Amino acid sequence: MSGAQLSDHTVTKHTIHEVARRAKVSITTVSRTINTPSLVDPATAKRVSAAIEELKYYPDTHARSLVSGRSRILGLIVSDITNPFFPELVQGFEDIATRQGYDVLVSSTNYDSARMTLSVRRMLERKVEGVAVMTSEMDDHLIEQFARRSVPMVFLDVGTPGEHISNIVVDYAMGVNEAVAHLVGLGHRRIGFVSGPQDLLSAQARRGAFVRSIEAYGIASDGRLIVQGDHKVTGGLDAMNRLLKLPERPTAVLASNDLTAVGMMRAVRLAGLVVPRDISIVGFDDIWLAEFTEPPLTTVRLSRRELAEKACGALIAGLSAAPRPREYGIETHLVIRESTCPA
Amino acid sequence: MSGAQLSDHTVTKHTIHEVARRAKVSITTVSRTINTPSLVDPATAKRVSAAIEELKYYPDTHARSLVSGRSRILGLIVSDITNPFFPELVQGFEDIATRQGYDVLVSSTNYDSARMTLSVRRMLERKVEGVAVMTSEMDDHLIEQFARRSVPMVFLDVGTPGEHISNIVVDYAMGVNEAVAHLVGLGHRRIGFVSGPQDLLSAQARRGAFVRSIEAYGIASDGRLIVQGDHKVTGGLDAMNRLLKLPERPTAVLASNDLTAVGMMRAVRLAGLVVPRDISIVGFDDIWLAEFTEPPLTTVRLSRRELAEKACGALIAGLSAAPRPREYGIETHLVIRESTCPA
DNA sequence: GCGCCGCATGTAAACGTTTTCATGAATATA
DNA sequence: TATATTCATGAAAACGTTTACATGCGGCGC
Repeated sequence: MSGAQLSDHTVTKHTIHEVARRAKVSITTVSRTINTPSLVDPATAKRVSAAIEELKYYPDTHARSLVSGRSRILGLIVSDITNPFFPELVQGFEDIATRQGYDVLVSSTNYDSARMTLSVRRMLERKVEGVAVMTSEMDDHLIEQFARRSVPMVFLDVGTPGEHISNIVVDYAMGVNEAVAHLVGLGHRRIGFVSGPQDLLSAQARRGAFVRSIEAYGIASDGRLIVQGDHKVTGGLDAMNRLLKLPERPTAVLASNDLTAVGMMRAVRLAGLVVPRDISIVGFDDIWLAEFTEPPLTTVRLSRRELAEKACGALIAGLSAAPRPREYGIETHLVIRESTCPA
Repeated sequence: MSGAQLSDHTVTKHTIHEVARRAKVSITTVSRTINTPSLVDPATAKRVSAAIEELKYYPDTHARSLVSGRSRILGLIVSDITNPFFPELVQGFEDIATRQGYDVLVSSTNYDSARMTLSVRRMLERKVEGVAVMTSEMDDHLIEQFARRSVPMVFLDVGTPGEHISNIVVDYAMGVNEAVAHLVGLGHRRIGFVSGPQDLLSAQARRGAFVRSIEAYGIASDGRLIVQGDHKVTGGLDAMNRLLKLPERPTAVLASNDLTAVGMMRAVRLAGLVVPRDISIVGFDDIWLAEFTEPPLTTVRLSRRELAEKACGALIAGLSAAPRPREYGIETHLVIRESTCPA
């Protein structure tokens, strides 16, 4: 009988009232069993839990958020989810957030400020309880919108900790120094650098660290050896081509990120040269791909897991009133593979 | 004065009531100006809009969802966001969803069924209006939970369209045929295949397509030439090593996905051979990386953009009562680069 | 001039929780 | 024994919307 079939599939809306009726208590008690079990008699709690189990009841998030003012959502803004650096970050962030009972609203802005504005708008509407901004296109106007609502924020390298703002500062200099030391130790003196987009603060930091490091080794930094990329493969390819055309080409080149290095390696091969015999290459980030390029890439590791942990941790800490650190440091270290060899 | 400063930052909660008061209308009228402008006098609407603008008011999503029963959230479940195939899919999906006013809750299950159960639970709690399942670890029990609530679902290749279920069927055979034709045309006869994990339906489909295609060309399919990978780089590497140890090794090998192909190429090089001179390799998916491997990878393209569009489209169509297609087809096509050459 | 209809607007009831406050019972304190 | 204190529970208000229903008003056909 189709009527019977239909009612098989019909679901009574399982609200807190149903549970209450079933357990013969008030809805208040049900709510308490879920949220503050210490306030309810163990025997009653058991009865309520049984009813919940039976009905497969779970509270309506919207109703809950409406009255409690807490959405249990965290926002995560990245610049380009297509860059292998970010999925790992997203994954780690989600892991941790989920474990703490938070859901994550991810947004990839594609370096586009209109998109960014839209993301912020959406996050505001969903009343996120915290936002991690892992990109630099965030303008003050948008920051203010979160600040105004006392939403904790955490930034990467952007560096103005404040009431609700934490900052993660990556020690780029550390890894870059290790890389330069490694190269110098191998006898390299003409060392080039392919930077990222100049408006990206983290890219600026990487470049700055390189210049300082080079000079620390008594090598006069040569402007012609520093060319601009875009943190993508094609940018690295173009940049390396320019470097190769130099009258005196570098014997080693550092990249601002691994994608850039991949493009650079391709440019070298296209020029009929081989890495590392003719030119050594060092990347930055240590994305999974670095292990599988040809040859495997020597690179500076920036742990995504650690980044995710600190970012998420900062946000969740920011939700409690307790005093908390406003700055989190992250180290970077050289990982030596096969894209470098003596000059 | 600190008091003054403080009040600078104080925000009055901008509710619909504030707007109403400001525009001298009832909250109903405000609601209507936002949701069904046709029902309100243009002059009034203008006044209301002005008030909204002034207060930078936007409706509270939770309250809205609570009463309307619509969350404006779509769920997207992928198996591994770390696989470059998926970020592009996620990006496309988000683009489209956002444009339609939906937010997206992304979940990467890492091939782990416990995680999957958790994701489903979270999505149910957030009352997603539709779920796209781009992985095969979905068991019937979980599917039923969505079905019970009439949540539209769309699957990839899993193939049991129903009341609320749409299915996207990828024409793997098409691309695989093109690849085999290409190889046979180049004179290859001993053609190998590295499959994906066997419990993945899409991997099974790819393998099946290969076997049928080979036979269509009158080549007896040789079991030893088909070895199993895991859709990751390392699996491809191992698999290719096994293939290379064969008394009569294949002159060309198809991979079940590009990551596998990357591993295979590495194995070939490690064995002191060169692609494509000694062995031709064809990938599957055409992830961005395929263009930048050494040599650039000949592969079968499966458009992520199209996949995202169809998946998202199916969900949104499923929300209206109108009859809609239950099956969406996607073609695949060979992209010839430099990892293949005459036998 | 009367009833009717459509239009613009408003009133009030939901939606499903959390939370404040009140109540009664049981236990400890004097 | 009378009074305070804790403990377990419940009643009802609030959260900020949408929406079903009601109202008043001007125009139209007759």
